[in-house]
Amino acid sequence: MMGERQAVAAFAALGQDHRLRIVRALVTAGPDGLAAGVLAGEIGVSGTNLSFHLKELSHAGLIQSRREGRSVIYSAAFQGLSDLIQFLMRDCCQGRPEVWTPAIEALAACLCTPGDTAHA
Amino acid sequence: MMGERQAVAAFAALGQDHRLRIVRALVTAGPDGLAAGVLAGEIGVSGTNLSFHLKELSHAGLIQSRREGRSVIYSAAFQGLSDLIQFLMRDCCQGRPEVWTPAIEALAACLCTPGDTAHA
DNA sequence: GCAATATCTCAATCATTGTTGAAATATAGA
DNA sequence: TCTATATTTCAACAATGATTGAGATATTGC
Repeated sequence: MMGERQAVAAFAALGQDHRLRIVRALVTAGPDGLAAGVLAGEIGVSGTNLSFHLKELSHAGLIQSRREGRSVIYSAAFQGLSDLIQFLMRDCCQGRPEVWTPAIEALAACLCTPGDTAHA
Repeated sequence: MMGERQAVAAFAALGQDHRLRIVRALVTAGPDGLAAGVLAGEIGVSGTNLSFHLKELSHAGLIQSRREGRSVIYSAAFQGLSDLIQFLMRDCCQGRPEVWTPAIEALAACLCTPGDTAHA
């Protein structure tokens, strides 16, 4: 169960343009992930800078990495993301349908249209 | 539907100890909200400093305020919080049960035990 | 109107974060 | 081993964020 300290770290990590884009790109890429170089091109940021942000996200438990040949492959830490969603919901859904009803609907929409890109 | 820019602002707002505690206190307080002075005492922060953080949260669309007598009452913007949850889920639940299954379970736990304090 | 309470704005300061280029590390192939 | 490729670490600087105290604004009751 995610605590307040971890949640702050995770939110802070996501509260930056480049880092949010990195996470979204990695989530979209799935478990296969993306090499750091590819990611740098996609996000439009220098290798040095990307490395800095990747470390931040890694410390926050939102991404993970593995080496493959001379590339380092980064991928989303789905468990970490899931924990964060749960943390938000734990606080916000306490008997307040106006909060969790739309969340459920969004979830249902995702589940019912698996082929659609949800953020086109 | 929340965009990337708004999401970054919301995450950045939550990625700070005092602000996360403010939001949690306001969510727990419900629609009635809390006066700024009460909140300052609860969080343990000076009035000036609290005011700064409240403005940040307000700009991010996570809280709202109304005047009542000589107090300003702050309350959680449940719609904004809901939008943020949806943003996270939209990105993360794309055909990945390992992400959204625990989220649903957390939600179910909240719904089944309405009297329990979810973060005791 | 005056004094008391509650909150906010402003300017200054200090700490943290983001960015960059140069040098270091790790891997693969000739 | 030497070279090329991929990524990270380091030191510096610029930009942003957090905190504080003093003064300004708004509201209530006398």
